[in-house]
Amino acid sequence: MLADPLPRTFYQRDPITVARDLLGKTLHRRSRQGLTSGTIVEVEAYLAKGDSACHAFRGPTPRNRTMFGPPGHLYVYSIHARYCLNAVTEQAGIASAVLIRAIEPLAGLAVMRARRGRAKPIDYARGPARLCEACDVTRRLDGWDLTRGRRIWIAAGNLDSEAAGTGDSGFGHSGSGNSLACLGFRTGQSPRIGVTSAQHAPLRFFVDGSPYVSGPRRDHSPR
DNA sequence: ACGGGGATCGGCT
DNA sequence: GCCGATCCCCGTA
Repeated sequence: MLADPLPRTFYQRDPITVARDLLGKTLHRRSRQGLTSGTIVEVEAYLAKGDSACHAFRGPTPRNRTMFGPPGHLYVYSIHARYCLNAVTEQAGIASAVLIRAIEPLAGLAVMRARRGRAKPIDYARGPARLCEACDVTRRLDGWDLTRGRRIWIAAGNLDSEAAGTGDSGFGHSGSGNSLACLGFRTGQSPRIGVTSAQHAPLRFFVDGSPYVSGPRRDHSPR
């Protein structure tokens, strides 16, 4: 079924592979106010070794302990009085993760609007902290198991990257429903946003051309 | 349209 | 105390 959570094995891979494969999948958050969902269009990988931008780089602390736990769990941290969410990857003891930076909203737009104030719909979940606000993801969800399909999980989506569409990942899904459905997409790649170390590492991946990707927009039309 | 700067606060030194 | 895997507002044009 479309909204079934991805299995643990999905996350049990290196963070770059998981990051690329997360594009086009759907993030679901069920809260008291209702379900909010969207297609993942932008992610960043944070590596367990040699990555000075990774929160785990200097070893475990109370904040980052979820990263050192099993894969498929949610790592939520706060920064600048906001929240960002990650999926933990690889295996317990290897602290890597994928930051989810943006989704294209699919469901729960009214709930998102209520949470995001006067932001335009294009900006509801365009950026990691905006995404967390739109979906009510806070530090309370840190450590939550993403494979159980409760409160928050990730499922197969409607999009296929050209690589995933060839069937090599095994976690893909075909369907319809959002603005990019059935078109496939190209994966863009760039350095990560906002990091002050390891700046040249091209570990950010995004759905090429999606207006829901953060950063400067190429499209200048009003939203 | 674009860029600069300030708000904001938990986590770590 | 300092700093950040951010965001938003308010200049200017």
